[in-house]
Amino acid sequence: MALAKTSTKKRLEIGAELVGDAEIIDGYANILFGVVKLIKGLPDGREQIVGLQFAPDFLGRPFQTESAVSAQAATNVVLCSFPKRTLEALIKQSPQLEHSLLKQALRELDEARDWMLTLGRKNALERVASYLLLIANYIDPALRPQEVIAFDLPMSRLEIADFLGLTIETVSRQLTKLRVDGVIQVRQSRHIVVNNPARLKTFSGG
Amino acid sequence: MALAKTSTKKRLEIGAELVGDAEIIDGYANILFGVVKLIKGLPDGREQIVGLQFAPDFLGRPFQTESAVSAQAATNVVLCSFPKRTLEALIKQSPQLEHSLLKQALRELDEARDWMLTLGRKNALERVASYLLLIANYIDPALRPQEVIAFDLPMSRLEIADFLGLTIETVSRQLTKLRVDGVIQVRQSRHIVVNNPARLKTFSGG
DNA sequence: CGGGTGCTTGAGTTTGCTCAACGGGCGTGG
DNA sequence: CCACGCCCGTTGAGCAAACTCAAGCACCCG
Repeated sequence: MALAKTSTKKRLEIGAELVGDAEIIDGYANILFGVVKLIKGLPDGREQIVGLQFAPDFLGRPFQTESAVSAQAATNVVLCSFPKRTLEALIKQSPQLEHSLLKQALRELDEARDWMLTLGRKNALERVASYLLLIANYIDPALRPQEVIAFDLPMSRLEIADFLGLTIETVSRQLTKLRVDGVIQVRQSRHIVVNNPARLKTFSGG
Repeated sequence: MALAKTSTKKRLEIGAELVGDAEIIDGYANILFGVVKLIKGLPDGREQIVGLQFAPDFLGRPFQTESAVSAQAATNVVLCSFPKRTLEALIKQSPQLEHSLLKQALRELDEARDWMLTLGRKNALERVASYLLLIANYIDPALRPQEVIAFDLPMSRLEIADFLGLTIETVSRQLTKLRVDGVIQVRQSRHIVVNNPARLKTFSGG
């Protein structure tokens, strides 16, 4: 990539905050490995995860920050960051880059709106099923309806709850229900086997 | 505006669907007057409003549609639409335009994420209070905390419920509660007087 | 005046939350 | 090596918030 010269590779431990790091928040970064969560909170401590960024997503907010979301590494993360100045200079000389930023922003907007439907209108079981499908789909974008798929959840129960607008207890109960119904298997609480993606989808409410 | 030559002014009756209209969905439009709602639905009929666009917002999805959201006029609407071809041609010769599209997409993304927090973590009363503040803020962006403000809601109770992820009965009950508490006055069900925006804000959860 | 639509209110039910106890995995220290 | 504590997740019991269903009211229009 043309940015190679000015970019720096960074490793973030799980749980690391990405705000505070001026170079990252002012500039832009490319996630090479791992999962970053975007969080919004209320004054009384309630929190909602408003976005998940997987490799190889871009990360950051060009032009005017103040986005009021904070970012945190959900897993160990490796990213390739470059300063704000570099990015803006590159945009000036290459409309192509701005175009790809626009495409990513529109994709994130679609994802956010999909999730608004989940948060506003789905019940707890449907939300958990939707979440599992989201992760399964990230692990294998070409997933077939009848194909068994296994993966490790990149998030704790608390993080899942904060993503789904539920409590940890409710998340746990719905996972148990899916397990008892034979739709999934749960091992070591992080490792999930989806026996039947098509059936899981029927639980997700569409 | 430079687009004046190829643009056409359109009037939409309240309730009119904007999908189906190829010229609008493929292209882009400028809302001159009124409110447009963006809707997502589940197969069983549940619906969630995932965005509200007020004048003078842009409307539409450049490059690759298939956004799976449908748009509908919440009030009578006047918009100025231009065909996809025109827009794309203009973008080619003016990076400035793409830049403003990016800015609008980022703004909509922020709004969507704000609302995810509301949908995922606020209770019914907080949601209704947040909605009233949202509308009040649209009516008067320079609203002061102690200033009384009156306005007509641009949406029915059903639409408000679909926006807040609630039922119409719950919306009605929370409005009653705010009225009984003296925070607002309700006249003819559409006309709202906010006696004390600062106090309303304390009900909105932040 | 009758019917329709949209809103409000009430009663009962359901869903998910709260609070609390318990259990397994893992790291630390004896 | 085992004992202990800690963290995370699970499970249970009771409760509270929002939903469902149903009735009633105001307004509009024919």
